[in-house]
Formats: sequence, structure tokens, C-alpha cells
Amino acid sequence: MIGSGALIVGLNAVIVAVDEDAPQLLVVPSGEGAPALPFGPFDPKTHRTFEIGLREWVSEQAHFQLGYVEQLYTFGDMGREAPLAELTGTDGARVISIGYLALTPDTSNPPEGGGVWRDWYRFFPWEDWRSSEPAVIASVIAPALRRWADEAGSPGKREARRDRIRIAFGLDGMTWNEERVLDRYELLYEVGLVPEARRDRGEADAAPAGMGEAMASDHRRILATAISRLRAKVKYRPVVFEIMPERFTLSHLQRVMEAIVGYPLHKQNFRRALDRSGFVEGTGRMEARTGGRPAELFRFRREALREGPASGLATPRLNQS
Amino acid sequence: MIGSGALIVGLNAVIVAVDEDAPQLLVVPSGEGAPALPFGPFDPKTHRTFEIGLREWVSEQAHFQLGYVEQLYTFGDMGREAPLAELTGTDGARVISIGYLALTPDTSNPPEGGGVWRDWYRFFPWEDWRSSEPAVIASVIAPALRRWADEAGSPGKREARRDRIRIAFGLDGMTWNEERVLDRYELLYEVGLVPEARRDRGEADAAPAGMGEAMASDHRRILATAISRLRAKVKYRPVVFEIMPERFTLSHLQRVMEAIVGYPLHKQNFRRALDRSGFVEGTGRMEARTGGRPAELFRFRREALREGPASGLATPRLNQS
DNA sequence: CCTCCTTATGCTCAAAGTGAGCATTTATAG
DNA sequence: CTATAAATGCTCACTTTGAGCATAAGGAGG
Repeated sequence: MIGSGALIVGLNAVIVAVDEDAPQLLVVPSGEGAPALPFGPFDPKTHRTFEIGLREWVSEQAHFQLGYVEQLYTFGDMGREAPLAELTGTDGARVISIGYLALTPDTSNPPEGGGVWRDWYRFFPWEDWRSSEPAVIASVIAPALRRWADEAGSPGKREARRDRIRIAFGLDGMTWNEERVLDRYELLYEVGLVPEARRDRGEADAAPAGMGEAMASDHRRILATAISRLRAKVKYRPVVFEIMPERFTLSHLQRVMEAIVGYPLHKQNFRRALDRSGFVEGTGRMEARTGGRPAELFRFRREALREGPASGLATPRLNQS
Repeated sequence: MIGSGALIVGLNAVIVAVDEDAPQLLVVPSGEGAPALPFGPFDPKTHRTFEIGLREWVSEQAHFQLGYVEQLYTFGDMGREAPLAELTGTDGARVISIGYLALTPDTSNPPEGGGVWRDWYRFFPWEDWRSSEPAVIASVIAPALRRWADEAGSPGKREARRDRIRIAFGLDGMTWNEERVLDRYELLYEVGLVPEARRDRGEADAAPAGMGEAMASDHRRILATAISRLRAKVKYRPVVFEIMPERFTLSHLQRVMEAIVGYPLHKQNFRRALDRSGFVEGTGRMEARTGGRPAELFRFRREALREGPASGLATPRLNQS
């Protein structure tokens, strides 16, 4: 039973690293089998700030030191308790959780405590447009969404649904906006295309295949929020360098950016913009294992932050194929 | 187990409207005299979501219907309780507050319940660069900050402080970045230049004059967060129209944008960009009371949201004077 | 050593977008 | 009828983008 409004605040961390080709996410096993985001309670008595609390239990639980950390959003919709109860052992109380995004350059360090690194596109297959439009969209998502739009009660609602679909997934001539990760997930959830939706409604039948791996509770929603934020942020603040090693080649940096934004970049134009930004400087050293001409190793110029109105990196989309 | 420290979640609303020349903020009186943001507790038993809770008590307290609402940030640093206790009558418990930004077009509606509309630059005089660089910066802020930098223990720290100052206030050749409202407020707080800093530290001596009106608790920090967010957001999402009336002249729209971003815009270029964006369309009707040639009344084209990758309005800065 | 393949880097060109400012039009106030 | 105040129109030089072609420098295979 809910006491006199018992409230528990949980802290959720979306911990991201990028391993050349795949954006990696730290997940921990949960009771129900579905992976979960690292989760820890906020203790009002001992934690002076949320961030301190977060760093503390992440270092305890995952033996992992967080670097860059940023608050995402506070989730508190009713109905999240049931699935959360198992995770936290806090039956009955209202749980609200504050999501955080953390970036780290090291995936080498396999976190202890049961956590594992997982490609985030495993949870969002429709978000990876690097090689081409993900097949699930045409084969599963678009048809199911259109069916849902057709089922709407009135012609007005039908149009509203169609618009939402067009905007979220860039269908019918609209361009794909990679930042709408959360919009897309919420739409899929509402339409019942992701396993979590069926689970939360207590429905027995399974969601269609190919819709990504489910996560515990509403963690996939939190992850979607994190991806949206990160995809937007790399463009207006040089946060990518938080997940780059000390030295890197420009191709490596490009692959990391592509892994994040989810689409291929035009190499020459990416470099030109990078060059103008002044964010990187050559070290003179070379990386030989490229399989072709050796590439120069670059380094992030921290001073650049003090020079201009620190923006992010350009992401010139590569068109065609 | 989870610390059983009592936790209370409060909801704070930064409710903004723009009255032609001044961005208006809804404030309520607080016990200590300093104005406060409308504040209400989140009731875990009856409020299904935060937003519902927020709308509910705003409509109860201020007899005011909120339109556009967006979550800002969750504040929970320890040390906010003392000043908050008076406001909320919740002594002893740890209070965390979730800040929301709400936009509304109507200031005509003078809110009941003791709330009043106040120009937000009253609380942030140094943020208003519309007519010229605010005098306080050169007369009070810059000298005090430089003094603070000079007092640093080591040369390294001194440089770090100087950098922070340069970046936050755009001094020494750096350009003023209007979005760093929160950075600036936090710097001023840390240095002790705003009344709240002295109050929170229990110091008796007053902060320098001209540093804006203090607010209750950490409300000025929340307001700074809101301004930062809004200034950034108008540029990448057409949220301005949430505070515009149904019909408006382009000059009116420009004045509202200027009120928000805090600097003057280049009229012709602003219009050209607006025109290209397709966000507005002429209605054919005219507004006569301009004091010069009558201006056409325009209207927001909601459909525009469905056409492009909905961005915001351009803010071409007007240089010189 | 020579040739082919692969990835890194350089450079060019046209189209689009920006920053500044001059020029016209249409009211209102003497 | 004239001076003023805004609203609108339009130009021009300069940057920034979008697309691609061209060259350079390793390794692998003959």
C-alpha cells in the first residue's frame, strides 16, 4: 500500500562510450531478464546533491568512475511502480527517477558488478541509418503505423495520426530527423509495437519481431531521451571529445560521430568544418594500422573552448549511397 | 535499504508571457518579502504525472490555465531547505523541486491569488542588451569579478577564474553569449555578488546595488535556467508563437524575440529569414496604430510544423548602434 | 621493383545563406 | 504640402555548404 504519499527518488544513469563502430551502453541484469540501466536510490540523508549520489553508487556498483555527467529529465508518471518494484525492492511507494547521461572514453575497462556494454542500436534498430535505411521501418513499422492511423475514430484524428507518423519517421517525403528518438519510441509504445507496451498493459501476445530488445521498466524511454539529447548536443557543444581517447585519427572521430547521430557523414566536408572549428590539432604522430595511407593522430584542443562561442561539430550528411 | 529520510517534491513554474517590450514573469509574494515563483507540492497520491499536478495547482492558486509547458530541471542540492521551509511549511524534510517552463500569450488576464507579472530583467539587469551593454557590467560586475580572480590562491586558479569570467560575460574580446544566463548567475552567486548568496551564507552585509531583485530560495537560479532554455529554444523550435497573440505584426514579433534573446535584431534580415521559414503568413488585414506606415497583420502557420524539419526563428544580431 | 587496392588528404566550383545598408512606400503630425 | 516614422523591397559582397575530382602514401601480390 502506498503510505502517506511515500516518495522514493531513484537515479538512473545512461552511461555511454563509443567503441569505434558502435555506441556502447552500460546495462545491468534485472530480475525479469530484460536488461536495465544502472539504477540507484537517492538518499536524502547522505547525498548532498543528486550528482554526488549518482557518482557514488555507480563507483560502488560498477566500480566505475564517471566523468562527464548531465541531468536529463525527471520521470514520474504513475504506473511505473509495478515494474520498478522488483528492481528496487520498494513495494508500494511512489518512485520517481531522475535520469542522467554520462559519457566516458573507456570501454576497455569491462565494468564489474555484472554490468556489460551493449550496442545501443540493439535497443533501437530503427535508429541506425549509417549503412542504409533500417529494414524494419519499411517491413514492420510503417505498415503497422499506417494501419493504426486508419483505425482512428474520425477523419480528423486519422489525419492527426498520419501527421505524427510522417513527422516522427520522416515518411512520405519528410526528412528523417535523427533527434526525434523519443518521439518515435513513444509513438511505437502507444501503438503497442514494442514489447514494453504489451508488458505494461498485461497483454499476453508478443510485439512484432525486429523491434529491438526490451528493457526493464521504462528504461528504454530513458535511453531514448538520452540518445535524443546526445544527438542534439554533439552539434552545439564539443561533447564528443568526452568519449574520445586522448589521441585519435579524424576517421575515428568521424566514425564516432556517425555512431552517435546514426547517419553517414561526408568525409571531406566533415573535415573542413572540423578544421575551421579549431577544436583539434595534429600531433605529428601517425597511426599506421589504417589499411591504407597512414593517418595523422589528432588531439582535442581544450583551449578552443575559451576562444569562440564554443559550438559543436558539424554533421554534414552524406547523401545518396 | 533506502534511507527513510522524508522527501518532498515541489513543482516550480516559471510562467512567461511577453508584453511587447518586456518579458513578463508571474511571481507570487513569499513570507520573506522577496518574490517567489509559483510553487506547489507534488502529491504522489493524487497526481498521476508531474505535469498534471502542476496544471492543477496553478489553475487553483493563480486561476490561470497553462498552455505550453516543459520540464526544465530538477533541483535538489542540500542547503535549499532552510529558505524553503518558510515557503512550504515543511520543516525538516528534504525538498527537491522540479522546475517547469510555461508559456502563455495573455498578460491581460491579471492572475488572481496574489500573483503579479514582473519584467524578468528586473531580476537580471545584466541580461538586457537591447539598447546597449547594461551599465552594471562595467561599473559593478566586471571590477568585482576581476578582484575575485586576483584573489585566487595560485596562478593556475587565477587563470581558471579569469577564463570563467571571460566566457560567462564575454569580456576581453569574447562575444557575449546570451544563452549563458545560468553560468553567469552561478558565477555571481559564487562570488557573492547577488543578495541570495549573502543571505544563504548568513552574512549580514549587503550585496552591491544594481544586481537585480532577489527572489525567494533558489528561485532566481530556476529562473536563470528557464531563460537560458527559452533563449536557446526559440532558435530551434517555433516556441515564440506560444506567447504571441493570434495576429501580430512582424515588428511585434521582432520585439518579442528581442525581449527574449536580449539583444536587438537586424530588421530586414530577420524578416527575410522569417519569410523563408514559412512560419508566418499575411492575413491581408492591417494594423494602423504603428505611428508610421501601417503594418500587415500576420498569423502563425501551424501547418509549417508538418512541412520542414521544424526549426526555430533566426536571430540575426544587429551590430553597432 | 611495379601495379593495384585502400584510406588519407587536398582542392575546386557552383549554389545557398548571411551581414550590411540603401531605397521606396504609406501613414500621421504639423 | 512637407517632414517624420515605420514598414517593406532589394542589392551586393562575402561565407558557408554540398558535391566531387584529384593526389598521396602505405601494404599485398606478382
